[in-house]
Amino acid sequence: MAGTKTPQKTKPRASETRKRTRIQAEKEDQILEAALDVFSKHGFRGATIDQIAENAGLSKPNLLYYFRTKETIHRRLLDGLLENWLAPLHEINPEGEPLVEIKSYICRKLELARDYPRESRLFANEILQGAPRIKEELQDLKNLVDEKANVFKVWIAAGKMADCNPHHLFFSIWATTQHYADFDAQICTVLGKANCENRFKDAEIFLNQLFVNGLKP
Amino acid sequence: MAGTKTPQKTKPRASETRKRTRIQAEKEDQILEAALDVFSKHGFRGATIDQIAENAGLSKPNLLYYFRTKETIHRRLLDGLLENWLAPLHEINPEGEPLVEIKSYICRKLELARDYPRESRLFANEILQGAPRIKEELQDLKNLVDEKANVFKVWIAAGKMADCNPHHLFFSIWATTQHYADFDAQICTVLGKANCENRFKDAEIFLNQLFVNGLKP
DNA sequence: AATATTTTTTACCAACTGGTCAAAGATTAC
DNA sequence: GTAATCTTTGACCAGTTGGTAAAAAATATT
Repeated sequence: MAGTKTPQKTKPRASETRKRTRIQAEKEDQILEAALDVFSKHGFRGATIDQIAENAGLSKPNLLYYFRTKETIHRRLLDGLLENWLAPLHEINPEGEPLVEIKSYICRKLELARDYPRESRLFANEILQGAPRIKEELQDLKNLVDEKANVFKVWIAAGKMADCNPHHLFFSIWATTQHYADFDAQICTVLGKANCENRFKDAEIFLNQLFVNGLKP
Repeated sequence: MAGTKTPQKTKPRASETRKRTRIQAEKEDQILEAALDVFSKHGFRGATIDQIAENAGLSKPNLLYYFRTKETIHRRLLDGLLENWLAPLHEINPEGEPLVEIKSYICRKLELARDYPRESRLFANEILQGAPRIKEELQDLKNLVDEKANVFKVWIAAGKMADCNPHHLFFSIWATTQHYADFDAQICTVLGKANCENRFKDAEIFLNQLFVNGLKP
């Protein structure tokens, strides 16, 4: 028991060894980047390892050296995802001015949709299919939302915003903002080339107007 | 050239023969019903013919007797879909009272989300993947939306509703209403069992409030 | 009842899928 | 430099996939 090494000869897969080498870190990032592309486009079942491998510039066995299964890759993406996706929710400040807080929340969600559309689509794909792989994470989300819904209720009771259903308010904000990532193909076609370029700026203006006016006490 | 029959001996597939028999009509409906289930859950690439066939209570070759390829089934579903999906848009009446018209439009869209969630998800899946199979249909949608956006502009000019970007107003209505079909798994988890049952009624109340107040002149 | 047509089944195929294995090649530690 | 480790590759596999062909079974037509 004197030695610190635990060689674990059975399956020396990359992710299981003691120290992550430089190459491991690089290749894993490459793979996750490529996988995000493919999974967000085709969903879990529609995506193939070959596709991901080619996209990452690796051979399939080489990719499988870093991630043992397709699920492993998908899991890792989902895990990394939900953290960032929920961050704006945490930032809602109970001490702040209600309509200002809501406005900032919308802006932050819209920025995420603009800057991380693939992540949004990956999530959308997962929920569309009934959220089979993120049931637990959704429970965490529920707890956080319940908490923040109570903040809204306090604001409403204080007459600082219109009386409304806080949960459905959240749904509306999520729907309207993520829509710009998930339904981008539709939005760009309907807007046409010229208006499409300003879509996020225009969306921000419109949504701020809608929610601020709609929620005034 | 006297005879009226064109026997077409090459490939007497069901859908190509002169008269649709009772069995053909029945089986095709069964298949489309099953396919809607599977495609809406897994997307085009994630769905398998075997799955659809089993769901429809047919053997795979038997299914392929009615629809030659997976694409054919998918196409038929999409074609039937967009008609119904766009109907509420047609019903917006330029002579009507703006806020009442918008309110009715929201209600109709919400009813579709409630009564035809699979259709909504099938559509969402298609758009998420970049709308590769419905590019043309989206063009038709664009034309219709442009037309109805002009109605909004007239209403705005007449001071009958708040000055806002009509296209983004449509996006917000689509997003908020379809969200209740597409993200049902998330919504039910976040609401919890008790509140989940009333989700569509509560949604209607909330959305009406949000949009009517938000769009008042 | 005999014929023509439509429907269903059985057996099958080639391409693709997720994944394994052993050996070769490249790095790193000593 | 050499041994130990880490990385990459090519060949491979069993299961699944979309789809076909031919014949059997059921139905409709006369």
